[in-house]
Amino acid sequence: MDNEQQFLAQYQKEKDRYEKPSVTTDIVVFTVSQERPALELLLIQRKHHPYKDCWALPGGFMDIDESLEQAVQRELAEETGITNIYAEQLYTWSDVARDPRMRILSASYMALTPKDKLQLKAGDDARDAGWFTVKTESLLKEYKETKEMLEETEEILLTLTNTQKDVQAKATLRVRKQAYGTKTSETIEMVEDAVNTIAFDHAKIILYSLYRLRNKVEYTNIAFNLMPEKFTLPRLQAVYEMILGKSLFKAQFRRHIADKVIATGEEVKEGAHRPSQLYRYNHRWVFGSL
Amino acid sequence: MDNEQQFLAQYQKEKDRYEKPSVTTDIVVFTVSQERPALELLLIQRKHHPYKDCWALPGGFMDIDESLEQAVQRELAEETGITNIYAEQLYTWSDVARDPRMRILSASYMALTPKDKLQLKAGDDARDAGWFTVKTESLLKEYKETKEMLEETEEILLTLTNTQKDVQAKATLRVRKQAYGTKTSETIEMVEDAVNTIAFDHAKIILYSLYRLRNKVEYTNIAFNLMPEKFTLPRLQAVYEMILGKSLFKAQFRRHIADKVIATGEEVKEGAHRPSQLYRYNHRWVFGSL
DNA sequence: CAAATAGTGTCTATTAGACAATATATA
DNA sequence: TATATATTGTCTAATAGACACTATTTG
Repeated sequence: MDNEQQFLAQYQKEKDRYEKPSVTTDIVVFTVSQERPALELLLIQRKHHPYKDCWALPGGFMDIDESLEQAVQRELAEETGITNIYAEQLYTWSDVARDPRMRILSASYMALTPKDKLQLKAGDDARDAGWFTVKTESLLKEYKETKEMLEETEEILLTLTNTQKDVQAKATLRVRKQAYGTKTSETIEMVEDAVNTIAFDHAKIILYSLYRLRNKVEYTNIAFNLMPEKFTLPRLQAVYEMILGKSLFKAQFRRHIADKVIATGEEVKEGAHRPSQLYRYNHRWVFGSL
Repeated sequence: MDNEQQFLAQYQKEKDRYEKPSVTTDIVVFTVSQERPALELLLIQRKHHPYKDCWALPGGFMDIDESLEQAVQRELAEETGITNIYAEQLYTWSDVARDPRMRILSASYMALTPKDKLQLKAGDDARDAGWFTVKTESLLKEYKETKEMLEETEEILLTLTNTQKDVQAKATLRVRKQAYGTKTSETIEMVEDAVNTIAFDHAKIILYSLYRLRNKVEYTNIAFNLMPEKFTLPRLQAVYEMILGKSLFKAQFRRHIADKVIATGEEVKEGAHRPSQLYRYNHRWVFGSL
């Protein structure tokens, strides 16, 4: 069989020989409510089994004639009404038993958007949707060491809260950092005997995306995707602090982002104190030297 | 339908309603030949259409009852004879037309190993296999700027060489960094009219993994996965320089990695000059403060 | 001893951390 | 004017960059 055409024709007949997995996207959409700065993410309430009534990440099955990126943009447009949202691929989860229905791979994405741009289309898909504030809490931390192995285990309680609807979704996770010789690995697993009210392995995906966000905020412009067109520096700093989970020094923070923003000249008066200037993102910053 | 058991039973009958993609792993296995330090990667010569006789990344279809990580370890054991190799997920490629046969998603992984540990099992799968040195060359660089958009395009020639077999595999790629407002993206595409002798979109995956390797080498211990059990600091520095593509200052390099290595007390005499000490990786370094 | 590479010391420039001082709004 | 937050200035410590110096081997 030396002719490519022939080969492909033959292949076509056999292509379903092996059982294939289904593929979905699961999207962690972060935004920041600007009134009282808080990191929030979008959850959808499930109307069907499995995990009926639990809260889950938005997303859905990839169509056979679209890429994962197209699937993500399609889903986001359906759920949030935003087109052309910032999204990056996180990880493809492939545990054999991650979905009780059948073999499903999940390509997870993180999407960031300013809150003012979006309108939740709740009930569009006969499902409830809402923004949940994110809180992580370290429950315990253990170390184990042998001659050629080192292990750090941390148990983390992830709590997602929507005050309007008065719901909380929770999950306990175990983050394990291992080092066998030079081989290091970092795994996140669900603590199965805990009361998990987040559907599937979505809590795992959410925690993973939080780590990614924290990490990238320090050396990329990623945080600006959470800001409105114009913003004040104290606001921007608050967003950084929220994501990093620690407070930063004013002077140093401003030095750091000085060349990433441009003053608009406008001011906002927000109380009995000096008004603060409005800035916008300096899109020329990206390539540094340009 | 309020009973979960019933629901799942029903689901089982319908689960093949939608057409599913096939899923493969494609693995970029890097190693360093220690004689004349050079970064090498493993390629397999294809015996069948499509891309017959072209060189391709090792990998294969994921079984329905294994995870992607298990598939990767299985493939690596088959191809290189190594078990328990360091591997990390890179990206899941999902272009609709990336494989002419049918819809195939590729979950790509990067694996690192010292060269002394492995034995190539060439011909195991009736295929030829070999280690290729990696070279990238910038062909041209362009900038474009409008009021709210900024774009940098670089054309890169990727050349993979195996001197023993006297073969070269080449591909031309276009790396595009875009910034629309706050939204930045970095995409790699194949230059289709160039003479590409690397199968499928594998050149893209290889370039992507090179970027990842370069990036992580600076702030993780990843490079030690390429080193043998014991190594000298000049050798280690050579590996860093090779990956980063630039020379480093001795004194500073040694300060940098001082707490990541442990002197063994042994020495190697390699010529008419002062012998250099052998070090091993300090596995306690990982968590910093421990 | 000359040549070659291993390994250390040190001066300078840059950046991070910490805190203080100044500026400008409202009640 | 008191209060509150915005914004800038500056001193000190730590780190990076650059280069020179010392050490130890073989021919």
